[in-house]
Amino acid sequence: MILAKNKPEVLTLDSNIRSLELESIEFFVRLMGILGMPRSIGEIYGLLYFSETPLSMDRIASKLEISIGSASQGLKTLKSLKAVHSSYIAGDRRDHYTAETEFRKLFSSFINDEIMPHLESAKDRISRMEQSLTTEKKLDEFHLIRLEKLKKLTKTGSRLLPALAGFLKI
Amino acid sequence: MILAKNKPEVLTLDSNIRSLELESIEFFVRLMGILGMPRSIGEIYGLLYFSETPLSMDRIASKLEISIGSASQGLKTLKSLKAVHSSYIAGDRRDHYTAETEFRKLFSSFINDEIMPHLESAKDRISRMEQSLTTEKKLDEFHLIRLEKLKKLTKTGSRLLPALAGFLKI
DNA sequence: TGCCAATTTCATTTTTTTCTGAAATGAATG
DNA sequence: CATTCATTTCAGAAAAAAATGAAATTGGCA
Repeated sequence: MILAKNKPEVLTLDSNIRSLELESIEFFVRLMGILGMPRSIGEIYGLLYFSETPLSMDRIASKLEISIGSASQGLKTLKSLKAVHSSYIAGDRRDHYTAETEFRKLFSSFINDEIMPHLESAKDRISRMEQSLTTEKKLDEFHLIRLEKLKKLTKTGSRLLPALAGFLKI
Repeated sequence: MILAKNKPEVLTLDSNIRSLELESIEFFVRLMGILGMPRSIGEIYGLLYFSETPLSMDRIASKLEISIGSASQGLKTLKSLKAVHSSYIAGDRRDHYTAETEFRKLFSSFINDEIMPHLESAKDRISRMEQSLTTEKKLDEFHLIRLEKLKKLTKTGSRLLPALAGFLKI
């Protein structure tokens, strides 16, 4: 399948679809930015989101004019977030990638991978705080109340966030 | 009120309270980190969160060992997020700061200041995408469906996020 | 009004993050 | 099983973000 490799870009370069693609890239660069993800990850996802066919890594890198190193790293992260998956294409030994478009899934794994671990360590930290306070001789109303608020915050977070991801219909 | 200025740190330096303070700083550094805020902002808020008395800017800077420039910038951001407010102290011309501990308020202004503007510009971007697609000659099922998904995503976001902030009981 | 402490601003420096490019590794094919 | 192409890894480069420090500004008070 040598043909597919250097398929001239012009064949797929309808200017309307191209500008859609550019807006999509911009869209997801910003969205990923809010979620603390680097630019390249937003670019890759944005490109794949409006791609009718799965794209190989080198195609992604050359379309976006980023290094294959970046493309590889970005795809790795996106795979771990289940935001893309690779699909087999007969006769081509490269992996080809497709965007996962069910945002609910995306948020779900984002919450599980990026947020929940923080909430877990927050609980440990709160335990240590309680330790400090109970060792304290005088009954310390002020600090106790603040600590309770923190507990409530982390509890609310760790209940609400996963529930939210399940509840979404997008 | 010269007395207050160089009040020896030792008077307030109970080791249990101090370690509580340190854990609090760490806690909020991480939380702010998730929300994309710089370390110094988490430090300032974490310090104020467990402070019984309002603190002046130079006190904050020296306790955290950060520059007054950082302290000023950080407090500016925190004020704009309504995460801290300054309280008047008689006879002292410095501003003194207190942490807002109703997290609902905090999230509310975070959503309004940091997220909603993005959602607004996302809507504009989607309009431009629709423009591109309707200019397109052939009826393009694939791209139409993807575009609908984006619309649904932004709509859900801009409805759900503010509702969420109102609904929280923390 | 003029002074001075408090704060803000912002050019520069430092730190952190991201990207690159090339070498190492892996994996399919002849 | 050697070759070739694809991918990963990672040290160093580049870019971006944050912190500093000093000058400019503000605002209260004598």
